[in-house]
Amino acid sequence: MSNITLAEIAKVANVSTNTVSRALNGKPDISPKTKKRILRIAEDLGYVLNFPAKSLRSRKTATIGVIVTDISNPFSATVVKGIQDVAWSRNYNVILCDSRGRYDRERQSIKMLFQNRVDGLLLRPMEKKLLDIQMLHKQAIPFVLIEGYFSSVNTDSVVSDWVLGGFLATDHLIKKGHKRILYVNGPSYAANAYQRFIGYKSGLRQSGIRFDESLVKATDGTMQYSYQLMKKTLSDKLDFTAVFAFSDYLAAGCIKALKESGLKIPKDVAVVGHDDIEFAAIMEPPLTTVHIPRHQLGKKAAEILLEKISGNYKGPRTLVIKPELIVREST
Amino acid sequence: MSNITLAEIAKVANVSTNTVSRALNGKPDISPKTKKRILRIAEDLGYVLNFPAKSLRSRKTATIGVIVTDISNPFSATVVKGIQDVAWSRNYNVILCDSRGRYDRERQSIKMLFQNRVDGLLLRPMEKKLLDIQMLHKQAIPFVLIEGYFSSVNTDSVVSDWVLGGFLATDHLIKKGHKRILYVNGPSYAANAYQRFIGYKSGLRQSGIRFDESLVKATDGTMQYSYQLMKKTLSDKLDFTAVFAFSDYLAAGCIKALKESGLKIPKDVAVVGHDDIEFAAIMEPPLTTVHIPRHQLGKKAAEILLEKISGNYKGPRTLVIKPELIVREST
DNA sequence: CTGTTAGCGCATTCAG
DNA sequence: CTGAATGCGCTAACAG
Repeated sequence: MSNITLAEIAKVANVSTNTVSRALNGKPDISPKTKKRILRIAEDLGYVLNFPAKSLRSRKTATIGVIVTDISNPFSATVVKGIQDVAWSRNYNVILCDSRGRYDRERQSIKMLFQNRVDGLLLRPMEKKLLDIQMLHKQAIPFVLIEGYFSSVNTDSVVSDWVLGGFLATDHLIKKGHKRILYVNGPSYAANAYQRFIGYKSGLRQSGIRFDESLVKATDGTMQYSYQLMKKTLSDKLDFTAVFAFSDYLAAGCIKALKESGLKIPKDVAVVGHDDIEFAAIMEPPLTTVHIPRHQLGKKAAEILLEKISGNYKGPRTLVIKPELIVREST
Repeated sequence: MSNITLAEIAKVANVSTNTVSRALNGKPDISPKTKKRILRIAEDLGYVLNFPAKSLRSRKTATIGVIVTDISNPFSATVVKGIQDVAWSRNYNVILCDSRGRYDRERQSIKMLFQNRVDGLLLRPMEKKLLDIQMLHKQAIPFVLIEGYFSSVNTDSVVSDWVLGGFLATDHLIKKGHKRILYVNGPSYAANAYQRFIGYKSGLRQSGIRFDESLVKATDGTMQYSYQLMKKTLSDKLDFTAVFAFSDYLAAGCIKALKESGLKIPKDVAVVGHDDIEFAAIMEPPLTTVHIPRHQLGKKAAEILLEKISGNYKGPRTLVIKPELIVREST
């Protein structure tokens, strides 16, 4: 590892460490000549900035922490890319944590990020786990929630319109003539599962269809679960002609089970997903789903966070991004 | 942000900062009584370790850097999970970087990780980009390559058997009676694309089938590309009865194009992918592919790296993990 | 078992 | 425009 320090550069250049620091950081109060000379010496010596030292002294890390519930979920991955694009373009580092939908991991991650003295935090919080959020408030560290929202606390957040997503999907199915629509719900840690459910109900209500509780099924969010669930639902002979799944993942599991039972999609059962992940377009049949501008979601959240960090954010507390229905061949 | 320091705890506890440090770090040479008392005071005061300060002084960060070519690729995501599982269980942090398959980003990421003084590095390197690897050697920083291998330098690496992967897929198709097998190759930055191609050729050779260069197609690794490629290949009326794709992603693009042209899989064209990503099982038809123990790949790499960091790694320079053919319904 | 001293590499005063 | 002094929070080395 490089052990070159400012002091060593200073010695070679016959200047003070202070001057070297100013040259390297592009500060004023230095002649272009000496600056150029110092930069060149630093380069020759293979100088590498010591980040811990800089952070310790300046009390800033130029690093933001990001906590998602699952990196291997393509949804999160795209959001993260949006975040990285913004952060990197402004010379901020990103520390990415994966809570795996587990609350203890979320806490652990927050602790780790605190220890690292990140300048700010971006997170997709667990449902109803207010403690962490309150802690963030108490610590007075800038943070922005992504796809998370707590009515009881005053936070900044960037969310897609969950209710609208549920509504669009449900309304579309109703317009296609369906009345008995199965709602396959998301995992309990997903803060938006309930809201999407509200959208589902409001879709029904608008068309005067009565809500039937037996048509709502809980899952843990995995494809495997929804597959088994649909198997069971079919063997229970539950009466339904369409499915609205909380996510494309869940929709995929349902479709697999439906097809295995010899049912044709969309002839026998129509299916709508949510999120528009990459595979939605190449599924068989291509999945009708609700598209969320994921990259945008991450980008906006990062932009707001960086503004908060620099101390001049005055925008809305909650930025809502509108989803869009993508009609393919599963309905 | 918490501003409690060791000194403040020391003052409250009426001991020296050093004693506090020892208590917090579980070091010997401290009485259980005072230790307990100090821990309790630290807790009460809401003490949060200052990582930059600790790193600066101890010259260790308990952090490893990971560079992958694309997080949103489910393959990488699972490898990363394996890495995190090992790292976190040993109280190491992970800084994850996404090079997006771009060399400048890989360099940038390495630089950033150096600045952060990570204790070690895990990376899936670009093909034939030796410079970075040589730099890592020169900097004498512990590192392990994942799915990357350079014959010209002596590095530790964990790889799946690329040649075998290509062979298994090809041999399977040949046993199914195919002789004209299209090979849809991976992106140029994937170090294993060539080796898999070797496996493809050795599969042909073993069965005495002559190699036909016109059956090899290059791609950039995206589904969109392979989709377009297959469209074109079909319109060119190229003669083939089976496809072996470098990745399941590429296979998915091919399948979409094949189906759109009215071809039945596997009746008209058989398709084999590689990697066994989650969606392979639910594609239509379920995809025959080569499974790679991805989680294992990340786990092993992290274990080796941590052993190297602690200075007692004596194992093999290259650990090869065997892939396995998963026969589904696309062949 | 505990305290004292020193300094990691850097940026921030404040002098010149 | 540049230099000297100071200390961020912590741990390592040495005394007691």
